[in-house]
Amino acid sequence: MPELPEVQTIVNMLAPRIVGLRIDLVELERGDIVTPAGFDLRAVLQGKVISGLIRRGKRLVFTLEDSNRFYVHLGMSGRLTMDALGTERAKHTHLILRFDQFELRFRDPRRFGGIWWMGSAPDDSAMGPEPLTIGSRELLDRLSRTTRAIKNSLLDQRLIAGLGNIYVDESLFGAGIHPLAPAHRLSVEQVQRLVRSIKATLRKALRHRGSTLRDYVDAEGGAGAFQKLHSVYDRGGQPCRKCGLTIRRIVLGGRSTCFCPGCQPAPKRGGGRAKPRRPRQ
DNA sequence: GTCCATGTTCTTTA
DNA sequence: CTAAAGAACATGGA
Repeated sequence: MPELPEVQTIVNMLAPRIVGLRIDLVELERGDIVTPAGFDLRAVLQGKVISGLIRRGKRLVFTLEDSNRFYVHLGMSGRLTMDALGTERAKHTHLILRFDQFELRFRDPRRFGGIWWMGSAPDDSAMGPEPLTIGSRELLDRLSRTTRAIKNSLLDQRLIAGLGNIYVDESLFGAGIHPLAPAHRLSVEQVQRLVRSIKATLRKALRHRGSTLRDYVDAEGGAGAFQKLHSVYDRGGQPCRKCGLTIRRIVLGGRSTCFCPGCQPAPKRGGGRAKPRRPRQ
C-alpha cells in the first residue's frame, strides 16, 4: 500500500508528536509481526524515550534515547495511527505503544508489514538511494547493469528505494517511457527525464498527502488525495488526460501496469546502448 | 465461489 | 555461478 509519499506523510505527522515522548506501555498482540522472530520488543521499548523518527525508502525508522533503532514497514495494508486512549481498537491491531496523552497503533490485516529490530548496528541494508535526491548519472549507472524492463527495475528497492507500483507507473508516464523498455537501453536524455519525472511526481503526491486507493490512511486516519490526479495508475480503459488515447493495462511481473500507448511509445527493438556491464568482483 | 489489491522474499527457471 | 521470472505469503472487498 504505502509508498514513499504515504510513508513520508505519516512521518511528517508523527515525528513532531512523538519525538521526546516516553513509551509508557508496550502491548504486543501478535508476536509474529516482529523480526527477529521471538524478539522481546517490550523489554527494549517500554520506558524508553523516542529521540528520532525518519523515513528511509518505505520504512519508518525510530531511534531511541539509547541509540537503538527499529523500523516499521507497512507492507500492503499496514496503518500507523495516533489514537485517543481508551477508544476501541480495530481488528488486526498488532502493536500498541502507549504514551501519556495518546497511543500509537500498528494495524495490518494482511500482515505483510511488521516491526524490525535494528539494535545499534550500522545500517548495512542493501537499500538503494533515495529517489528525491538521486542524480541522473547515478540512476543511469544503476540501470545500465540490468536488462530487465524499466518498470521492474524501478520496483527493485535495492536499485532505488521508495517507489512502488503507483509511483513507478506515474513517473514513467511523466517521462514518456514505456514500462517494457529494457533498463540498460534507456538514453542519457531518457534517464534525465525519468529522474525529473520521479521527483516531480513524488513532490506533487506529497503535497496531496499520498494516494488512498483502499487501505492507506495517514497518522490521524485521514485519506490522501493524489489518487484523483493519477495520470495512468488504476485508469486502464479510460482516456489519457494528455492525448486522449485509451490507457492500457498489462501485467508485468505479476503486477498490474498502466500506461498510455500514445505518450509512452513502445521501445525500439535492438540498437540502443551497450550490453549491461558485468559487475566486477 | 472468483479475481484483485499501494509489497517483499523465497524458489524455480534460464 | 548469476539474473530474472514466478510463486507464496494473509485478508478483505468487489
